Amino acid sequence: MSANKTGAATTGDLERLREAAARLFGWETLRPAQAESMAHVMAGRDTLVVSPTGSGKSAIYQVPAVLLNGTTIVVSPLIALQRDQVKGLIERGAAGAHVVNSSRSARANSEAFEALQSGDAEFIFLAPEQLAKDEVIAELAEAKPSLFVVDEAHCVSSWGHDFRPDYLRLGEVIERLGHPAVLALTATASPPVRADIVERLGMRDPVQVVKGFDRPNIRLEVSREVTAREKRREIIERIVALDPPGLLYVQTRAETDEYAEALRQVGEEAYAYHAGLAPAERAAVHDAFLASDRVIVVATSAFGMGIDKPDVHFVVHAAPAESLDSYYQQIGRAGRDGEPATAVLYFRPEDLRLPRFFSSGTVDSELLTGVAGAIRDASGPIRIDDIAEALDVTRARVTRSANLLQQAGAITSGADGLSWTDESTDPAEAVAAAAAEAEKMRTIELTRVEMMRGYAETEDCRRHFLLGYFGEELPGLCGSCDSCEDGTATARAGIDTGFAVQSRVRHAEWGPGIVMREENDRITVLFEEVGYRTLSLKAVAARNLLVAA
DNA sequence: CGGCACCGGCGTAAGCCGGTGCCGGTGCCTTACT
Repeated sequence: MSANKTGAATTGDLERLREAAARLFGWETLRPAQAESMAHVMAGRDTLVVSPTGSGKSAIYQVPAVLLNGTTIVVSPLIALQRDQVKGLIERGAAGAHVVNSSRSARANSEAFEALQSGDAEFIFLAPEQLAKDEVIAELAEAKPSLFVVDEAHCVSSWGHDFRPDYLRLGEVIERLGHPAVLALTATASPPVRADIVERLGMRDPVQVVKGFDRPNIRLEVSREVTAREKRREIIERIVALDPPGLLYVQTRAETDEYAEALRQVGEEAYAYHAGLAPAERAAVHDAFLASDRVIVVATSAFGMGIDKPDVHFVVHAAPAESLDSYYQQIGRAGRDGEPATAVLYFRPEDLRLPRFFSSGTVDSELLTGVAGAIRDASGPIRIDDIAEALDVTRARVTRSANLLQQAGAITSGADGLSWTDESTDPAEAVAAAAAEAEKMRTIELTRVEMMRGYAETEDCRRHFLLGYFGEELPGLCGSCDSCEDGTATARAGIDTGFAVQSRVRHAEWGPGIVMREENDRITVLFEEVGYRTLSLKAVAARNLLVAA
């Protein structure tokens, strides 16, 4: 897939980009996806780029940033990533890269803003939480930024809805900054995640550049397990056989210790990693991972973002992730050097309960009511911070409730704060509508867990399944997954369900959707309102459930 | 929201298997910024 519309970039732009890339950063050649994306950015288009880590995504904003007048704002989810980016820019001789975050002194942060105002800041890196502050917005707005970059943009969708709700407010930040060109970058995003990013960031007429999804050197495999004990034994044996360096992803912090200890028992160099470790310990594991060619890191989902090690031989999962988006992101850390690598998922259906649990965040109706009341009763627009103080709850929790109320249309958001949209709307109705939005989100999240199950249980070509999930058609079978090797994968050419993959359909009950996958006797459709559903073709035919739309 | 947490027997012992438990509940369970 490539641009859905051609940008207004000229050959002149491309020449300037190539020349600047060589002169400023020493990059003599640009990959087609890089050049295409940069050209869209230069032309002022809102652009979403989905491209694997290690494919030079940073360059896509760095080169245009230098050519365009005005500061480039880069939103990055981790302070460590912000640091790395700035370090990289400085090493390549680029001037004017600054970070603003809580790990720096007030003085260091205000110096960054001074540089911004004097025109000496080409880049400013910050987390979305910084952009929740009016004074930060004011500083940035005054500098008239030319480009707004959201790095690791899948975080908008994966974290914005609950964990880090300020991600969902970036769209409004962009408007308050006068809507500079928006560039969203991520390594992995299925079509609904892409749509979520575009919608939440308020991207206008965005062009999507989606390239290089398939990682054919990664062999895909699933091992179905019955008992937890047997699974554990097999994983240890398999990891030894797969030959480190590699990664083992587990579900809980306790398991990182258990598996790391078990691996050390058999003589391997293994480290546990999770977000509960002291920062110094986390850094030590990062360093060991990058430095050693025999290392195994046993980690929760905390490990991986921004860590680029080329020669990882395997990524083993002791249990399924909460979505194929996460799973693909995690296994994508193997084989970046292009050499053969292996991704094995050890699967017990019971292990889906934790992902389900994590995907089914509860709605706090009491808090929703409190937030709705505070906004309704305020004499004018009210700020999130003031609501948090009045209700004595954290800002993040208020932001989460506000996001839901806004999604339900009950409140609107402006530069001065939040306001009640319509005098006549009853707060109780608004709360119910917001809770319904949360419930819909939860339903869709759970169908994403079901797609993870579908991947684990399919006897068809696994790569075909994965790429289909990401909206890519793989012609034929991959030949490098367990299904293909076992001969259970069916020949793709023989399948004709009457509903083409990626075509739009409408279901009698579930509304509009897109066909994601065809099998012999069933199809999987991604419905806008209810998420992923697998339908038996027999039932579809018998009850005329589905029509092409 | 959902399922687990254990224990005795075998027999060289250790770790593993398989079956019982029945109780009463409650806690646990990922991700990061400020």
